[in-house]
Amino acid sequence: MKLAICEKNIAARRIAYILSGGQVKSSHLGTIPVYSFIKNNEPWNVIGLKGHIINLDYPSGFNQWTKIPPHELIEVEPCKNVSEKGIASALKTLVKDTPSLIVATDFDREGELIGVEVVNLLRSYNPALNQIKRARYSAITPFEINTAFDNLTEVDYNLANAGEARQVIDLVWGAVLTRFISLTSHRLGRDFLSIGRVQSPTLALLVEREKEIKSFIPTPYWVLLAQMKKDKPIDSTHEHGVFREEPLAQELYDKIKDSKEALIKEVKKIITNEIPPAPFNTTTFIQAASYLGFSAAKAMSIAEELYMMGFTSYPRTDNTVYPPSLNINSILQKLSQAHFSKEVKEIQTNGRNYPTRGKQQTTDHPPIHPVDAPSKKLGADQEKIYELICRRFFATLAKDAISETTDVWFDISGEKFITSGYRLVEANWKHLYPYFKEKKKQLPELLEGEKLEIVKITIKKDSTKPPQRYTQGALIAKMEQLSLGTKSTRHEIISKLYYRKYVMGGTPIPTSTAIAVVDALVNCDVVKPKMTAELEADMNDIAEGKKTLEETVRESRLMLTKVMKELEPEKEKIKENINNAVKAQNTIGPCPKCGKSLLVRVSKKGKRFVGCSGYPDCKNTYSLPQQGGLTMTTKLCDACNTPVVQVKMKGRLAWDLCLNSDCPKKKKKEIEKPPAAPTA
DNA sequence: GCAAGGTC
Repeated sequence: MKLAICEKNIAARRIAYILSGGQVKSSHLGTIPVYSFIKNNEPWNVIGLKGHIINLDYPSGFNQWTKIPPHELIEVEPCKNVSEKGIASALKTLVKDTPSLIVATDFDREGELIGVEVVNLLRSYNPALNQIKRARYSAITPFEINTAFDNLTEVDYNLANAGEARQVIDLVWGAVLTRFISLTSHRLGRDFLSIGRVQSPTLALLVEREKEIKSFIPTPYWVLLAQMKKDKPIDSTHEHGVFREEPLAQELYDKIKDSKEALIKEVKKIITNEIPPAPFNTTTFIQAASYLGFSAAKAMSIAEELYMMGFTSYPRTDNTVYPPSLNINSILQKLSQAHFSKEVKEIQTNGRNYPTRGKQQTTDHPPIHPVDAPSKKLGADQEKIYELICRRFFATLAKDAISETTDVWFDISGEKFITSGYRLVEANWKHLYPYFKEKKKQLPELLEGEKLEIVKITIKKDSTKPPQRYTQGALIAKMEQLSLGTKSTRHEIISKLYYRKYVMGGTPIPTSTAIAVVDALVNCDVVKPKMTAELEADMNDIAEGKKTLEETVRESRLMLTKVMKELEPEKEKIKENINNAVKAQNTIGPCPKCGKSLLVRVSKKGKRFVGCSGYPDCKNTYSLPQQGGLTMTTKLCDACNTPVVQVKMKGRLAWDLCLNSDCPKKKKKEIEKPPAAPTA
């Protein structure tokens, strides 16, 4: 009797199918699917987990935040609880008469830990369990699975220990600092403020960028432009580019302003091969989807749906290199039966010799790719994401695009002006994957020695621009670059920042509370990517046997003890700063009745409303919509001078709302509208 | 009620 455990049910099902040559029976233990078959005269059971089925937490006696000073948690030993009772009891039944276990979880560090957690659990269920082996595979293809199960290796306990060190350190730092900051600022219950090794440095990136934007001072500059004409306008710039001082630009302008003709001195053409993009991993996929208007979380949930339906591959992967075992031709064949027959034919007759490959090559999963043509009608968003994944797949198999860049030098009364043009000679992959801005312009045919009529010469004043905010896609790419989070969690971390009201808006803007929280911990490693970098190094040492789990956790606890000693004297300052920030975030403007400030408050019943900070002297209140996100403004209604807030409902654009329910503007609209139908 | 990591 053999028992194999996989990381998830879908993997278990497909692996059982491959190992049994299609002769697999599926049944249930409770609600948990189990796949059984006979192989070489031996009965096999294969079961899928749900990732970690064991969770690390503090013992229940430490649940009361207000009763236990946070620093006391540092030395408390967390305990392991079974979080998937159903799977645990199914395993208990299966392992009863099984001496032989094969760990077939994903081929990465967390996969090793997920496997070892189960090994330890099953040893407690069946002390006779003595043969434990590991199957390692990078894709669920018949070749890889059969090879992995024919060449079983040992479980890597060091690698699992590396993962466990991360678990303990994350919990201890997270719980201690979350409780510290929440207790210090009296933000408890629903409104607690969280801190974590990944979320806080991510938030700090946003805060840092926001500060750069706010403190940015634009400096003016001038450019000298000349527009010529040949069939269509041609814009060119003086070779000097940006002039920091206006007089120099003006002097040159005065010299040439009356010129009528530009002489083409030189036309340089360069032919370039443009290589198609690499296969999608999670980060590049989210970025591409973000370009199509999907939030990171939305893109991932649709990719998950397509994966569960069997149309695309596993969406959580770091890999950008197709494994050799991936049967690309058979996928193309399947897709040609969908609405991509034209594209497939183009790849088959005019494709590149080898698919493109990215820099990251990992053992976890193949890059994201289509698996099959949809057997049912997809929703509009699913359709868009499915097409994106298919087209990216085609692009990685298509020939280079060929383009021609033209650099032109014009002479205008002895001054050099330059322009450049771009022309696509052969689109190839660009035509199969049309998701990019082609902002470069095409020039008419220009010849050296030719003279062109000048339409106008101008000095354009402009100013330097502040850095841009991170889009969700750009933030995920930055997180990946800094090793913050994983392919599976980066988008969830961003969602968490929204949920905790640390950020608002489609492109995440940090709130004043977020700024105060990051400022409070500015000297603490937990808001820096450095903590993750050092943890990674420690984990590598543990995996290589150079360091132990216990040593690493001990050092980390000592560091946290030191951090807490440094934070203790700062408490009053931190409390004041966060409370001021929270107030600022909830302040709307002056009360029209008494001049004090209006605040967003929550009633005893949990409804939000606007009340005056002068309460109980001033009892002025306004009602608020209970749904949607609120952003405070400093605007006053132009009709009645009442403060205005911005409301953003799901799926709609944000709009300004005057707090005054008797505002003449609202009245006027009602009169203009046809009389409303009577309501019951 | 805390983290981050799996997965649904």
